[in-house]
Amino acid sequence: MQVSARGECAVRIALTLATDHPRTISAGALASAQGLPGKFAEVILGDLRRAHLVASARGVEGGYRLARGPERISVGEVLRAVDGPLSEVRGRRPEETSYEGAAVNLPRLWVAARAAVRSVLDEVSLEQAATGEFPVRVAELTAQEGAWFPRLGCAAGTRDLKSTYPIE
Amino acid sequence: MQVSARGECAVRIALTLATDHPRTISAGALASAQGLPGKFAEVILGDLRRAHLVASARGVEGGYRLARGPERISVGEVLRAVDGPLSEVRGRRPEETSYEGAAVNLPRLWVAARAAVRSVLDEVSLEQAATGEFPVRVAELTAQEGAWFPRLGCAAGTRDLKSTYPIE
DNA sequence: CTTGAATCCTACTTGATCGATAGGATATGC
DNA sequence: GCATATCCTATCGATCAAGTAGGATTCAAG
Repeated sequence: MQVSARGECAVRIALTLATDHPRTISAGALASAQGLPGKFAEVILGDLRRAHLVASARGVEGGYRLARGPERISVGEVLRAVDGPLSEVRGRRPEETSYEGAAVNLPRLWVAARAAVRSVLDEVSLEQAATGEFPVRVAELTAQEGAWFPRLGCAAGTRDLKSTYPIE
Repeated sequence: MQVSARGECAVRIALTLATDHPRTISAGALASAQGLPGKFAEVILGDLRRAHLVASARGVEGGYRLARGPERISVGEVLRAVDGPLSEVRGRRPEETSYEGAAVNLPRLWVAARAAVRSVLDEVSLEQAATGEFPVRVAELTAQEGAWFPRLGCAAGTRDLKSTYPIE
């Protein structure tokens, strides 16, 4: 699950809109509230508008507000609006993959992984994310022991080791 | 959860090695077994070797085999070896993020999403992925109604709509 | 009816990354 | 020493991400 800078900014902006809902707020005010470049925020708000997640008004006193109540928009929707599908395998949807031989069962695994991601991002509303009152299933995930630590064994930095590991 | 071409090929190769474990197989044979470019497979096998997931032998009768039994290597490990961390937010680990204002609770959400991905990819071994006998929790995810369908509402293709949606 | 504040649109730049490919150096068994 | 492998370095084109720039358009207030 890779979240781009655009995705991260989109969620931060959406959360800011959620806490002040249904007030109309300008792109500049949203950007400075979260410490983002103003023009970048403008581009992202354009994506959110085209996805029908925010509504906009031009001119003085103009700005943006959520198109629905913050309890009726999920974080997953916001991410999809700016980054496209939550899960892709080689640029294709999980269910569109197909393999032969030893990998015939892989599509089921890709679909399961996507379902797992959805079970978090599509089940948490902007309101819940703003208040921190997550659904029980989600809260349980963050309470696990190892959830807050990177999983080692082959961390990214070790990939350029010069050592080799021949058989026996 | 984005799986690159490298990640997909790495898993397919690992599954091929898993089904013939512990036989030693050449890069060329692995590539043709899964219909992959031979040189590409070589690069990927180099990554898997440096991550200690496969062992190699040079010369005639040389090739690759899994460094551990296929029941003791997870799909997640294979993906990390070639693509780096399973989950990142703007290039950082979920637990390394930090926000102010309306987004203070976001790190918990990122961590939960990562935990969800791990609960699938780190819980399925190469052996399970090869046989299709997934753990119960994972199998339940693939059995859900909507798991095999894309989630609409803001599909990728609709992002370039020219229409605007002003307030009121 | 002008002015200023805001959205909105198009284009651009810069750098990184991805998906390969090429050629050759090195090791191994027969 | 020869065939077959791994292994290393370098390269390539295409794509994309992140952010910038400038201006056209819209609207309310004075």
